[in-house]
Amino acid sequence: MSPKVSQAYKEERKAIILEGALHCFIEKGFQATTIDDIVRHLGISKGAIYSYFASKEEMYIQMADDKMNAMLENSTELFKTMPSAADQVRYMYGRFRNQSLNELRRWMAFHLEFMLYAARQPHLTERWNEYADKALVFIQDIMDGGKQTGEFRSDLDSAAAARLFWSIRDGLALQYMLSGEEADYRRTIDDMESMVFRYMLS
Amino acid sequence: MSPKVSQAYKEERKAIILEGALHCFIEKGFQATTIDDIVRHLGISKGAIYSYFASKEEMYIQMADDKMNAMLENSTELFKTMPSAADQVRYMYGRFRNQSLNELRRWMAFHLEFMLYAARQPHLTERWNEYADKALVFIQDIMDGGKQTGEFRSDLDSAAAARLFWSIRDGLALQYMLSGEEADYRRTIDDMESMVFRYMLS
Amino acid sequence: MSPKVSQAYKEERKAIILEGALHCFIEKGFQATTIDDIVRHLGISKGAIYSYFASKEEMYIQMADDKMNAMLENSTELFKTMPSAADQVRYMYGRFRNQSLNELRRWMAFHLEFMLYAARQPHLTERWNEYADKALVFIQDIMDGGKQTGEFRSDLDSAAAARLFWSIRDGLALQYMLSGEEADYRRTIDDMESMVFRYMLS
Amino acid sequence: MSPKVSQAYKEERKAIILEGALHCFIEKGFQATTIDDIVRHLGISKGAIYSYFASKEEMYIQMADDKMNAMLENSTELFKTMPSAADQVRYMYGRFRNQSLNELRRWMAFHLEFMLYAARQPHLTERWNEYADKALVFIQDIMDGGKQTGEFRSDLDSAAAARLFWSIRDGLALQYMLSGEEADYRRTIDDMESMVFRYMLS
DNA sequence: TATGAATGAGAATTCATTCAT
DNA sequence: GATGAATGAATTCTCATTCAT
Repeated sequence: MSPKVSQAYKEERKAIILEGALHCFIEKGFQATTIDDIVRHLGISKGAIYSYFASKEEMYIQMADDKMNAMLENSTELFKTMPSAADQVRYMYGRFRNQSLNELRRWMAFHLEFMLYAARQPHLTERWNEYADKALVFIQDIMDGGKQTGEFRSDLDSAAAARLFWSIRDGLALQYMLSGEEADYRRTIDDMESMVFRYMLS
Repeated sequence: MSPKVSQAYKEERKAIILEGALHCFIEKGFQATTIDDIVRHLGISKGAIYSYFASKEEMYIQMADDKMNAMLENSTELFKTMPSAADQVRYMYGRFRNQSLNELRRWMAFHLEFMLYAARQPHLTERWNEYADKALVFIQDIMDGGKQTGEFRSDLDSAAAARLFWSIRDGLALQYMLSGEEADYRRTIDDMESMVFRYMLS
Repeated sequence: MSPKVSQAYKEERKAIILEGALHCFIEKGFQATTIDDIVRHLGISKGAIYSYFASKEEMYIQMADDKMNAMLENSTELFKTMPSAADQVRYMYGRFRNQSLNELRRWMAFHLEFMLYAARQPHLTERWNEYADKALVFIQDIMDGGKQTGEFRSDLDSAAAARLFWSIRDGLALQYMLSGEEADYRRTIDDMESMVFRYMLS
Repeated sequence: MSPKVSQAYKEERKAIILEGALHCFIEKGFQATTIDDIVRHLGISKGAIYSYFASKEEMYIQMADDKMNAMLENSTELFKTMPSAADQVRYMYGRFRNQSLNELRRWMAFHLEFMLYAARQPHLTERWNEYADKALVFIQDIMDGGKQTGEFRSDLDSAAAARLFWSIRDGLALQYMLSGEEADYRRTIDDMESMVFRYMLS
């Protein structure tokens, strides 16, 4: 009648599986990763995975949820102690710069693949849009903060600026996805950053 | 006297097949589209397809080649009668603006999916990079022209500017890939355009 | 508690599949036998076969390995209690004689077909040559033993004699492959045997 | 009503096609050779082939017929001017020796493949046996000749000797089919020859 | 709960043969 | 007669998911 194992145990188990699956997805891509790959990587059984997740897709969704929430929570927390909106934007660019091109490529591939996959499946499109909105609002809030403190120009359309922020960031990642040198990449980030600042200030 | 058909017939046939395949790829995605889907859609036999194209991949490559060449040829031709580099850049943004969001989404999804696919297959990565290079050089040439005529600032790094141009364009497409309104999309293009111009002039 | 079956079970399963495959190969030939034929014959699923053997080729290789090893092990064991090299050679001819012509034909056809197939595929050619070498060395060792005991002439080239031994044996099988009577076959074996002995003694 | 082209033209055409097909079969094997290979090699159309031969198999059979007849006719003709049976046998060994190992391998593969193919098809088995009988009788006749002239021992079983002759020859070819050096091959032919002579004389 | 062997519906690609021109 | 584009059944191999133990 009562569960044989604690809820905590189950959560832990799920987390471990998700971690292993993420590793594989990033390594080979979602479609190319087989359940056997995950099983081999984790050293557990196929059945174990299926007793926690209904399908490969389910794992994917869970993973994206977790990742997005973690990102938002971390940054929100941090920004409480960072009063300047400009600093916050600079911090974001610092994050981009600190990521190696290799890391970026792997992550971007995973990210894009999910988006594409979502684009074909109505029930996922909605979910994806939630993520996108959260990310947008997150930056928009910074922009609004900057307008209030007078750091950014008062007529800045913060929604548009947020769109622009992510567009530039995603486009950059896309540009360097398959080719390009680490040094060029970093230089382009700098260019982007200064361009964005000029846009927000002037 | 014989089915030794004309070259024109063959070209036409290839074009028809490519068109049908593109339809399916856009509908379901490159990987999700099976040869049977294409065959069914076109009402021809599997063999017919394979007598014109060695593989599904080959079809994509042909499509991308065609599209890229058409883009370059059209623009090159047109730009002969358009002496101002700034006008040329403006023309490019006009093209982006003229594409409906729907069109953009379909094409972008297909395009990205293949990029992802190519990223996992060395022989395709190279091919993909060739396209990227061509597109980059195309813009870079415009930038160089603008520097010579004095339209753009003389210390502009035209290679970097070309990267930036495409990054912004791709990022924008990515942003609007799954959500966003047509009107917002156009407005963001305008923002991007003015931002890029500011970058090239100041 | 679990389907984590014993190693013995797996070995048994492999053996069953191999047996079924051999049956089909002998019936229809290696190339003409489809995986579906084997599946139908065994009443199992395609996947089951592929979880034990990576390919049709792999099955053949396994079969050939098993057969060769069994042959070598049996004989080696037996020959420990058979000091005379001449007796050992006679024993080998006895084995040939004990095989029914029908058995020989089926086995030979299968065997040859794979050789032909291997001849066109470098990675298999090597494998095939290993078998041939093992068989050659096996007889060569007998010949060397016979020279030491003085049973065979001291100037016998044992490598050449081994080649000759198998050539005659294979040629005989080939001759009777499609036609000929059981009685003739046995008589020719006798002829061959006496001819070979004369060669080794004189 | 009357044929548009002469019978002679047709025969010539068939011969050309057969020659081209043989070239391909020897190069790649019967099963591995596609009609397209033959068409490409000959520079004619698929339809042309099918208007002369009903199937790939038909070509194969015709080819084997021709080859066997040519071999027999040539040798029979030659042997009219070669009174010694021993010389005739020596001549045959000379032929084997004059064939390069490479040539032998290709030819043997073709030969064997047909045999194997024939073994699975009753209507071809019969035909194959006819060839084999012809070859057997051809040697048997030499043996009988040698007995009459006193060159070979009078109690020689010429049918058995003919079997033996071909067995040794085929076995040798088989032995060297996939591996072995040219020099070894020739030496083994010599060994075989002397062994066979000893058998016929002693 | 955990296990992993088994399933079987596909997937891409090949090629002998046909037949309209 | 000649041509070669078109056909489509057949083939090998994959992999998400199930379920008996």
